[in-house]
Amino acid sequence: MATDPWSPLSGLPQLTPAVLAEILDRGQAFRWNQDPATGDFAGVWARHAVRVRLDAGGRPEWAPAGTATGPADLAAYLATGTDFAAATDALPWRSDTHLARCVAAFPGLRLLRQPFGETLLAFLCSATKQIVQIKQMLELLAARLGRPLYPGGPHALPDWTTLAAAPEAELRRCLLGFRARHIAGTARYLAARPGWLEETEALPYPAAHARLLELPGVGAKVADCVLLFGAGRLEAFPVDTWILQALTRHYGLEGWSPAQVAHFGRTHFGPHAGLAQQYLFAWERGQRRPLSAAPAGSAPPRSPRGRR
DNA sequence: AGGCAGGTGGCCA
DNA sequence: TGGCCACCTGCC
Repeated sequence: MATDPWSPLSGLPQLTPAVLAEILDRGQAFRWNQDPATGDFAGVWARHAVRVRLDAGGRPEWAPAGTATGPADLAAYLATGTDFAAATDALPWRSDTHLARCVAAFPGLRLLRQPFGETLLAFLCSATKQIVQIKQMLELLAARLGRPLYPGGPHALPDWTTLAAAPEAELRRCLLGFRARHIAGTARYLAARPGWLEETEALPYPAAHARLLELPGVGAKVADCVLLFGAGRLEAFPVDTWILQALTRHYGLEGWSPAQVAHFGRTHFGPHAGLAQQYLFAWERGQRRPLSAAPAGSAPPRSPRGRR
């Protein structure tokens, strides 16, 4: 018999299934899929493919899935070098009861450290789309334009050079809609500037953010997502509709613009504001999930008029 | 059966 | 700066 391919995933704390799902498959990354029967996750990034699961005690385990992926590769992706427990403790949860509630609800939540260029591609796809649809776009991009990780295996995402060479019509076949123009434009911009992405990734947060805004289809929100999920910049505070709603309801920011909310977030939550954002995001989405899970006949949840 | 969806860019006061 | 709208199209 083959030896057990599963190994302990050191560097991660014990997790609940819900928190593991939140980390891998709820909007930071879009290339993980959960096996409905076993609950195991299968994911792809760069030229890596792995499976991840929890043992009976909630301890994460992993197994390679046909690629030469080692523990160090996975550790880098999961940012095990960052102490998220300490970063969480440094958030102002002691004086912020809503944040404290969010932190308590998702113990062990963390940020991924995905490949920079792939994260940019993913969030260029994300404009006014739900997670399921973003995942479909990326699967199509990989299937049509990416190389297989091994013969018969899953495909990697296409790199930016490949995307620059692809006709926009080919991109439109990947369900991208108007995002195809943004991706094509960004691909051309990058093709004309070798090293631009790597330089941008290495820049301090404010400079990196400003540079990303040069790309077509990249505004403040997408730039912050790329830096938070693809560059480990915990200062980044993406403001999407969920965060806008969260801050409106729980922090009394009625009528604030996204830019104002972003400024509030960075100053109120501090240098790890992006981690706070992830807790708030997870909470806020959890509040609306009952829409499809609600028992038949029950009234849909009235939008809670949260008074701070 | 349609409205809506992890935004962005352009245009107008 | 602030508000408004077009942009694509497949899900719930």
